[in-house]
Amino acid sequence: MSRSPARRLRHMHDLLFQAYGPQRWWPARTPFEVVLGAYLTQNTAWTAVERSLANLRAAHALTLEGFRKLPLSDLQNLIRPSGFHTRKAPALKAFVGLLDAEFSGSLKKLAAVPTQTLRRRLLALPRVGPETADAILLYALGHPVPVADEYLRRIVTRHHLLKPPPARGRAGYDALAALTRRAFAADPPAQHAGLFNEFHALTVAAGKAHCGLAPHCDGCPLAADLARPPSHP
DNA sequence: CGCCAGGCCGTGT
DNA sequence: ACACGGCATGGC
Repeated sequence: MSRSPARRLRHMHDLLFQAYGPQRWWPARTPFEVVLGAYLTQNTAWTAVERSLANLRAAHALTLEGFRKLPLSDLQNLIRPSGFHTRKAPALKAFVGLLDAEFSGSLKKLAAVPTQTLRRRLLALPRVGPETADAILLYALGHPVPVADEYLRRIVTRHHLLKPPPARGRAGYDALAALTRRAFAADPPAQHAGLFNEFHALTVAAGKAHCGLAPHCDGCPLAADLARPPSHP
């Protein structure tokens, strides 16, 4: 009996952890800053997001109070470095609009909503797709949900962990998330949030390390034993 | 200069 | 259900 794709993915977490160490994501000081980053980093390099966040910091708009005072046109200009500003600025205003209208402006109250209900509420917001929703759920609101991204999709595809390989789009995303849940299902539930947190951070770290994330990629932490068939003597 | 980045959405098959 | 193009900007 060969190791299951879930078990192999669980082992990849250990390999990446050994290679890159604890990541302690998300790189932000407050939950609201996580939300801002989650929107701004959509199809955008993180270095560009940092410039936008620096602009917002200078404008005292990294807090909810400061952010609310910021006119939409000013917000657009401040986040210009991270691109798509005509879409992202109204989307961020819509998030805070929901927060104010239904949760008295409190992220703690928002976080108290049951996970699946909360996820649907987030997905109903403009420019919030599955990855943004899950990033906010996990890193800003502390809910134990896995976050799938392009790097994980590459890993799973190149190591043939799913058949058929996950495509871009909702179905592919859900397949990746389900596989990740299976990978950590045997771990104590109390540790799931921390493990999902670290695992996603590690896949991004590996991707940024300019590693192909493929079994035959030289120097990749995942190259070692995962290149061979999963069965052992 | 061309390609791509920690997606999402509208439109067309 | 899936493919495809647009969205904006900056780094390499």
